Amino acid sequence: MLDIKFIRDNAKKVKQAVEHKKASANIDHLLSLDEQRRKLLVRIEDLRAKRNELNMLLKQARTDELIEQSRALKDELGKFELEFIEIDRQWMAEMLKVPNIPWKDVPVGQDERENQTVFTWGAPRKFAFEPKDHMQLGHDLNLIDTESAAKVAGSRFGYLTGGLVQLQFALINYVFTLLLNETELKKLANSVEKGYPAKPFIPVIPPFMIKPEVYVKTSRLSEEDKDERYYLQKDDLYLIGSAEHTLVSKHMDEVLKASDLPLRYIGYSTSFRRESGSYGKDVKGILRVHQFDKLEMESFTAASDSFKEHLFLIAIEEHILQALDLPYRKLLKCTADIGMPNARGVDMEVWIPSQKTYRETHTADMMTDFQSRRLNIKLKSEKGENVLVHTNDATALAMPRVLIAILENYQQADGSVEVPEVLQKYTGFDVIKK
RNA sequence: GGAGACGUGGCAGAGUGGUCGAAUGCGCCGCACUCGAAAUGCGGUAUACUCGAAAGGGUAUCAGAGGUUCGAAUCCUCUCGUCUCCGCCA
Repeated sequence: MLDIKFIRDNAKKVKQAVEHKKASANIDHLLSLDEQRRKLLVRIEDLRAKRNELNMLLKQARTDELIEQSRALKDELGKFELEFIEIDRQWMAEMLKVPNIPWKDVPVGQDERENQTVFTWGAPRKFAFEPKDHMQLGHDLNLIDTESAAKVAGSRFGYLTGGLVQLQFALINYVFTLLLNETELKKLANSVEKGYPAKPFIPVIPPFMIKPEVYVKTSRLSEEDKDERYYLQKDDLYLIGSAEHTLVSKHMDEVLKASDLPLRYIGYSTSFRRESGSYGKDVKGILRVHQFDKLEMESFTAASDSFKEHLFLIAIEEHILQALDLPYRKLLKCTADIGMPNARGVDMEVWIPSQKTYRETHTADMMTDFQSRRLNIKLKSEKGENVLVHTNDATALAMPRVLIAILENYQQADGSVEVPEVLQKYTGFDVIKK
């Protein structure tokens, strides 16, 4: 959520953001509601002040006249309060539709086709044979079983088995080892800015469920988002769509110490997505599933560091892809594609041989203070003032997709799949074969 | 799932209908004393919104939401959380 004062003072800028992001917020309507809301508030507070004065008098002498006045005041107050509740509800509904302001270098675009490729790493491998797609490999090597999953749970689920499961845990181990290693992180931090803090991440397994009111505060449960979430009615809980959702809210209503920052978490969780609007897309295989495991980075920093932190998280993503020797390209997402709460967003897309194209495996979101404002996460500044922290989140590894990328890119002529070198010490084997 | 106790400021902890945004202690900040420190003394020390050019006002907040009352930290209801015991369970 943006600061209403900022919206009042920068209506033009905010309107432009709404337009560029194709958001649904109506700023003129919001400002009109805001004015009504404040007028009512002043009125209500005046009446309350009067009531408090009367109460002072009543303390000293209980007279029928004073009680009568107080009663009348109460009725009047009640009417205004009712009105206020309604206006305030409308005001907040509109506030929640206002998107974050895009960072200055975010390209203006109509949709994902206008994302800019800013960097490409590695060359797509030339195969001396016809490469199989991940499902063929998964089937031939007994690694992926979507038929049983369909029988048991429906479409867009899969059983992962055998060496693929070991590969997943090797990947997790590899990433945890990297993100806890200050020496390795130092190199990446220095690539952002010499001396930028290389403080290691704290490993976390967060809750996979979240209360609706908290979810709203993360800016990840807008009216549009709701279709995408699984909701457990009996318990009034949502299943998380990413570890980010319960990592960022971990510090809700807290004041962090400057000395604790940057505060970095690497969270491991299963992510749940209904994929409600994606019928017909990627129906084959396990590229797009309802449930997948993911390692997610989440950082809390001072405002002055949030852009550097964003770049740092991106550097980590690239380091991981390079270590896995997967050809990828880096995209600076355009205004229409970065998402409502983002100021800036960068995606990594990995080469998928069977599709002869790059597919998204990573995303890095710079949120500025958009999440922390509603979550009420602050930082005690050097001057002793409480200011909002900035949050950043980014994928470290999203499971089925990176598994797919490895299967397809590392397949051999004999139908086996090599294990990327950095993972071999974690798997204990160097090839997956039948 | 059943039974019970509890939830007050950064922390501890008073407060059972108006004198309470809230005693006291600790912590923290400033000042004094000191060569410096400790100890001591004095003063200060929540957040949000809102009105105002400012000075300075006002309102709200005692887990959260409702209710009773002229008036609620205090009484009632519900929710959430913590703890204890029983049951079930990886």
